[in-house]
Amino acid sequence: MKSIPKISETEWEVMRVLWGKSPLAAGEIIEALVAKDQSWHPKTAKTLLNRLVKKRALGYDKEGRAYFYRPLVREADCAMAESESFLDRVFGGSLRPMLAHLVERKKLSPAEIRELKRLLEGKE
Amino acid sequence: MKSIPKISETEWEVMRVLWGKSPLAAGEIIEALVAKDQSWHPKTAKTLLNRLVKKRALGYDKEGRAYFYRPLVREADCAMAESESFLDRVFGGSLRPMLAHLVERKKLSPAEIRELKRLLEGKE
DNA sequence: TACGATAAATTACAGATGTAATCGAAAAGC
DNA sequence: GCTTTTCGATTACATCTGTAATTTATCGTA
Repeated sequence: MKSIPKISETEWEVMRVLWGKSPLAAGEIIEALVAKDQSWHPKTAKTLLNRLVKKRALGYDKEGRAYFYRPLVREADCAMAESESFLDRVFGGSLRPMLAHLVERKKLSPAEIRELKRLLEGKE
Repeated sequence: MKSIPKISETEWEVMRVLWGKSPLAAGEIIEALVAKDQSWHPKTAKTLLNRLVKKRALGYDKEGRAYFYRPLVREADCAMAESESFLDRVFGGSLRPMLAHLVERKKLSPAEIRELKRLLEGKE
């Protein structure tokens, strides 16, 4: 059973790049990050890559000079872990109050509501 | 527009006590925390109370020796803020993938599913 | 082969967090 | 009134995070 390392807010952005496509060299990852958000600094990105490797959320294959990173954990598993932690913390572990809350407070578009309904169709 | 302070994981447990009932004296809060989880240390709880006051998430009325704490922010507002941050980080800001994910991965009970459906009824 | 460009490793540093211990003042008991 | 107990205030300290800069090893080039 591989345990899911705790991934911080900014680390998630890095992971998302690699989940989208991997393996990638550090330079390519940084490019992708900067593309999404101008304010990313290469050095910062490198630090995060190192930390994620240390946490064993990423692995890499080195080819001479360059490292090619790839995820060691699946996005779905991380999402699951985060969801659990979030639900416990904020809504006492239960999905219903959260949905109720979001439906009330966020203005969901009619399209979104139909979408959610469709998701639940067929289930049960 | 009062901004919502960022409340950490353990701080949430403290806040939840006060949201449940307030004002309460430090001692009563600590009692409640220990009741839920034996491993709470009084000193730790006190530290968190201070930090929450500093963050302006809690206020207090002092009556002689004792302080009576009460929330300065509403649970619903904090829940909202956390939800936003969580959705952005993990599911790219959108509710649908999260629901999809939870419906797939967590086995929602039929009762829960009906409940969710009912929630969406009438909306739209 | 020495030199400059690169990429990775190491170091930096402040603020947040988890987890308390210690100090100080006030209240309560002797 | 002096002492002990209590409660709040201050201090401690390691780890995690965000955000980089500096140092070192390496590769291609002159």
